[in-house]
Amino acid sequence: MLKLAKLTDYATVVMTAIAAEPAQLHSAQELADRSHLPAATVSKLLKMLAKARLIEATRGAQGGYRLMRSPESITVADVVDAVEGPIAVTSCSIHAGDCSIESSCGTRANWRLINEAIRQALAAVTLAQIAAPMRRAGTMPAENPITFHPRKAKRNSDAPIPATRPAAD
Amino acid sequence: MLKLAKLTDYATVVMTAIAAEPAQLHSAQELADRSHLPAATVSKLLKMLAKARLIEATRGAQGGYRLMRSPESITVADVVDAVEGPIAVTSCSIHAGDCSIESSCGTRANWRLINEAIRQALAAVTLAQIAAPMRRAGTMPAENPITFHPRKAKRNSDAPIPATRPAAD
DNA sequence: CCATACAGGACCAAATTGGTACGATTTGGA
DNA sequence: TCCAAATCGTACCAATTTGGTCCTGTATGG
Ligand code: FES
Ligand code: FES
Repeated sequence: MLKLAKLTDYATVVMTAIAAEPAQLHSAQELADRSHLPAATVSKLLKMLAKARLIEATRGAQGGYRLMRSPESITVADVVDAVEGPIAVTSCSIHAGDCSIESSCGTRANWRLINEAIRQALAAVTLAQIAAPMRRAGTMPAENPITFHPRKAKRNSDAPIPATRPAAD
Repeated sequence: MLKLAKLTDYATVVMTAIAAEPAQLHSAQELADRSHLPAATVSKLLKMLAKARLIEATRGAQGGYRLMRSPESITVADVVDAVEGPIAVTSCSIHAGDCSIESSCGTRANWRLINEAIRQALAAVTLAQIAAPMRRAGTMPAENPITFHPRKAKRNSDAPIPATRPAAD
């Protein structure tokens, strides 16, 4: 479904919760409570995020987690990357040899481009944008922060195919 | 992994094979041969693509599949949509109620934007681009057809993290 | 010295996906 | 007319991935 894992979604929520108060420590328990997620799962997420150096852990009593960067400098691409690993829409977009049909396949390069485009889309949204404001923005973004401008090349919708024209549905 | 299904990858390959000769019919067997994929799998793919009205099936002897649109007007977004269903990076980006934590979650709107951006990224590549040319493009495109320009809302990248107001619960 | 809280696994259960198989249906041609 | 070619559709199984839990260790502060 071209969907990223549910855990990633949760991770974003947890990060947002931390970002709400970047200056202080948050225990896994507290974050679980605020996110309404199972504590064990949150703990797992925190570990992943910590390993990716997005947040910093303080052990011992009164310990907890804290952001290592400002909410403005952490993007969802970072979170996705931390939880899901490298972004790769297809197996063969990164390393060759994953696919058994590379012979007749000329899509690798294109997948790579798409891959990069998606990453940029994710990198365009910061924690700060998610966390606090949500100001004005109704629900339907007529003017969203993410814009995309593909090359305005090919644009004929119904050309060639001069063969027989079957009665479409 | 933010990856789309392997089948989608295959579907693209198959579509490319058809697009190589849009004017004539291709049997599932022939396409399987050209794609070096198991015939059963290709058949399944073809059915999906046919149901999505991307290709058209002709039954009976000498039957086969044929594109319904020109290769220029079919994008990988169409293919993804046909094989994987609607593009949704998160479950709750489309319909509410999928997530149990919507209370403390302010990410829905943002996911939606990201979702849309990704779709546009996929829609920016057509079958025609994948299929034939691949001209010029070395391997690392310094000037790729897919470009992305997020809003330059970035304020400061590394603020000192002042103690913000607690939102409490 | 003990309670707290993270680190890092191992581990299992459930869901999804990849892939296959079989029968039904339609069409063209012998 | 009857058979062969080819798709349609669905049902099914197997493999992989994912979601989630638990346990043991380590560090810190009171
Ligand atoms: S190399 Fe894997 S599908 Fe093209
Ligand atoms: S509503 Fe599902 S994570 Fe936000």
